[in-house]
Amino acid sequence: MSVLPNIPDPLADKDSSRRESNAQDGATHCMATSQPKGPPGKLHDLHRPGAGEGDESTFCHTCAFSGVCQVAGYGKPELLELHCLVEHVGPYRTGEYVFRNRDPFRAIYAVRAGTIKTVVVNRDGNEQVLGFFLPGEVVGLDAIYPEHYPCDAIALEPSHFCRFSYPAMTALASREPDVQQHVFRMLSKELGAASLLTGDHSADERMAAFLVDLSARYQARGFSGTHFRLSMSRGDIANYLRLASETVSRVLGRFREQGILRIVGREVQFVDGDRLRDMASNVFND
Amino acid sequence: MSVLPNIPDPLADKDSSRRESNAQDGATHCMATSQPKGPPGKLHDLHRPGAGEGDESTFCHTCAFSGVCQVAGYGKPELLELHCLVEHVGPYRTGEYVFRNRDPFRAIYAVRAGTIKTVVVNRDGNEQVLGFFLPGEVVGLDAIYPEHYPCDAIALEPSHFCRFSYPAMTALASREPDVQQHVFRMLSKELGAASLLTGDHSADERMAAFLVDLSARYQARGFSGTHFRLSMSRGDIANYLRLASETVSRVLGRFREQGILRIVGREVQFVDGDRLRDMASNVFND
DNA sequence: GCCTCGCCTTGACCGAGATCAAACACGGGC
DNA sequence: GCCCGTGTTTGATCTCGGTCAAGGCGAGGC
Repeated sequence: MSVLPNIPDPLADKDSSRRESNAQDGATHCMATSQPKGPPGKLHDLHRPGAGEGDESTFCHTCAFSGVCQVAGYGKPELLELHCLVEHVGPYRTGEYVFRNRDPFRAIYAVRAGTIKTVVVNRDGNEQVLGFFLPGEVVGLDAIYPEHYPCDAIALEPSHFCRFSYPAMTALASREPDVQQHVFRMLSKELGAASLLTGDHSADERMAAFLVDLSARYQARGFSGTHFRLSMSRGDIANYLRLASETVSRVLGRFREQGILRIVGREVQFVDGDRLRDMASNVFND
Repeated sequence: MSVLPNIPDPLADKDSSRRESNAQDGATHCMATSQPKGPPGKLHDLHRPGAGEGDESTFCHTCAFSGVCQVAGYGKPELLELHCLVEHVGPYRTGEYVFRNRDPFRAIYAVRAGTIKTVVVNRDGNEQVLGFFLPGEVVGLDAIYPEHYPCDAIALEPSHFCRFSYPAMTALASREPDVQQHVFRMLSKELGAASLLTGDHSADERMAAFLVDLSARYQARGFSGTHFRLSMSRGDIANYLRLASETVSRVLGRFREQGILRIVGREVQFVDGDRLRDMASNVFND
């Protein structure tokens, strides 16, 4: 039972997570054969707390891919084509692979609900967490160049995605300069975001930066930025930040006793957000 | 005097480096006013050892941007437009800024000759080296999203560049799907390359990975991959690898006494390349 | 030639965080 | 209820690489 009330719970959707479904074919909009289908199944049954129980377009407004969908889709003949471009997939169960290292690259994924982590496993079997992806964020852009996914993507909670066919997307981008521009910008943004891991910073700075980053990303997508649930284990956080999980525990414990945040299990509430941002500032602005 | 003979010396071009020239306007092909100009000044006077004294097209073949230039330029009416897209600039003198943090983003740079480093300076004035860029490599892609350069770019030796107007490039990409595709791939490749700094690795592994990476990049551009000159100081290497410069010295010293490489000053020769690659392997494949 | 200024190297010491170890908490299955 | 397994916390010790300090080396200026 949660001791921190009113936390938007990104897990949610307990029902659909128990459904017997083949995640890969969850809610396909457009088959390879192009045969006509009914309208795409709405995801109204998917609980998306924090963003309200908004409809499709409300959700899409918070998605990093919205530039593509909205430019391409709104009141234009490309609307039909968009249905071929976007395919709703899920739910994927906790621990399930969305794609695997070396899988041929065909599509980019936008998280509709849930969270995933991307990891690589080196030859001695140690896994390395590369990143976490929250609702509205885009995964798979680093697969364009090698033409296969360079990492595994694993759901940390029951998750849904929009899958964008890459060939269809580039074709669309060729005809719609705004779409092309949007993809350039998404790629470039991702380049700039790689800095959390680089830089030698203390465990405190890294942890603070991690929390501040998560907070900002939740907020940007319409969730609470001061009160959220960590969907990843301490071990995953530690691995991502290149710390030992013991160190993560100790730092979080210290933050708690210094009155910087409240944390019970995986539920986090910022108490002194300014203090956190201050600690994190050296990690971001360099 | 070099004790390691026959090293391609990327510095070279002592003459042009002493010229009194305004680097920013070195060899502009196409003025904003579109007034007709003579043919672009050839760079035959620029010493480019390792790639031979090749002509323009030989050089361009080794450039990461070649997909853009060649697709756009060969035997097509876009040839003229390409002259507006590409502008040769330089020489920049050692220590000179190619662009600065927060400068408005207008163009992407490809290194024609020389080397640059990109750095950010955090609020306490400590600089952080983000990367080194060798001939044929492209700088500035991370500026697309923020619309300003997110870092300083500083020449480590006398350097020349091809400057690509970003608006012209996107316009061209809209009309030439192959160009668009090429830019997507360049951006994606850069995303995948960010991994050298991430990951917690020993000083030995980082150093080995750094050398192997440099070697591969020189080789890919037609230079020797086993015998080259470091164009950056130990301090820059250390900063880039998030080590102390003393540690870099010690590790290099150890590599030397273990017979893994010969190193005198900034000149490096691989002796046991397999050993180096072995040490580095954990850094790359994860 | 000599001096100077960076850069590089080498040594001695120290500390943040990893590692090892042992409980503890919590949730699911029965 | 109980058991079991995973994830988390806390304590004790070790170690790699940072920091401080002192020289060494080499290129350029005069």
